[in-house]
Amino acid sequence: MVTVSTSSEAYHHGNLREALVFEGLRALEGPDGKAPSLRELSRKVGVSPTAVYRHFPDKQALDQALAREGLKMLGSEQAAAAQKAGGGAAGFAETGRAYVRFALAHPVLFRLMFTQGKPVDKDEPVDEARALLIANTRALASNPERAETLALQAWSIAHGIAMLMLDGRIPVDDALIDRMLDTKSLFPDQGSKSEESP
Amino acid sequence: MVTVSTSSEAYHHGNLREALVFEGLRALEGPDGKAPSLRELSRKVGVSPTAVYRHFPDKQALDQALAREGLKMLGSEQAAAAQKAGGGAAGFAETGRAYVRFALAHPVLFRLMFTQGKPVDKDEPVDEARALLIANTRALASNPERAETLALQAWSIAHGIAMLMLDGRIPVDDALIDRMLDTKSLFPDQGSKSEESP
DNA sequence: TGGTTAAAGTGAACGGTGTAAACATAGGGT
DNA sequence: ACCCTATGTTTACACCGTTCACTTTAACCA
Repeated sequence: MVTVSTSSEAYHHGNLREALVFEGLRALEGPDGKAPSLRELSRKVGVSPTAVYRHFPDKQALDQALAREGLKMLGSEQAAAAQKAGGGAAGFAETGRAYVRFALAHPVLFRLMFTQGKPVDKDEPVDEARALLIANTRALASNPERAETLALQAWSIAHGIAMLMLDGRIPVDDALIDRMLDTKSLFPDQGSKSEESP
Repeated sequence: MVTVSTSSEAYHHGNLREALVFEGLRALEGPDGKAPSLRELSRKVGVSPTAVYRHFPDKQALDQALAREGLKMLGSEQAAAAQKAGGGAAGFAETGRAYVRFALAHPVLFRLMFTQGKPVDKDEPVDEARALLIANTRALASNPERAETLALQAWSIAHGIAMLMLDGRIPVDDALIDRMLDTKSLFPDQGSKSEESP
């Protein structure tokens, strides 16, 4: 949820950058099924195409900014879901469901997030989604090394499901998601450690 | 492996369609890191851009043809890998490794295969990769319903690993792939049925 | 306060893209 | 021998990302 004062002339001078990101995210949610072009975006914001280059070196940089925003959204949605589920193994499972749900709810954004040629950034303040994943697996796994593998496996499953559903290879079905993400069946050797934090 | 007679003037009249697909696959393997444009392709084949439209309704259709070819390649590589491993659970595991290996070896093609808005085709003769997957899980799972879930889980994990590695989110590391795809740890309740076919 | 300076926005232009429309040219079957 | 159809070409259009040279505007300091 990015809030910015689109009030009126607020950004004829001032915050073009934020306005572009804001309008970009808005467009990403639209029904077009495709990411907006730089020119399209500049039009919607009421500025010439080249003005964009005062704030981003190129289109890819703009896309990266949008991707970063998407990552924040994903992270907070996952955190919220985990918390509502009460943490522990149940929270972990909910985290995965939230991941897939996010992808299905914001298909274009999600694709953009993972489609840039390079990772959003090399040395970025580890995003919330990743932090959550690591914390969860550390808490659930029997040993630290296994936790690492477990984290990547969990991430891969959720990511795979999301992608395959977005691509129409797997039917979009909530019950199916639950079945596939069932941690009990997927990682039965886990969960014997600190189910809840008292 | 698509073989076509690029010999000489073979396709000035004749097989433009195949020539386009051939050159398309070739370009997909190139170092550009991006899919070729329609015009670029037509240039390489020595034909005007609009000639393409005699064989494909639009660019997306050309891409779909390339994707279909990629799927065939993937299928046969997986089959070969499974056979070399001797079938059974070992073969199944090898199938997953082959999937990820294929993605890493042909990143642009692989992305293209799974990036089209819609599935390659609705009622297509189920591709070999999928057939293999179904057969394997049927053989390994304790019951048919579980087999279905198992198949989709296995697919999702492999696909997720592949995508996350292509996107630079997960380090590209053979040992890591093996650890993540370890069926024993992933699906420990399976494998008690017909380990090998005598 | 006034003038300079640097940041921010503009317009025109370039080469690239996918695609449509009208036209050209074989080659093969009647 | 003719015409039809499949396959190509040319020209043109709208859009894209990006560059360059230019103008405007706001801020800061003497």
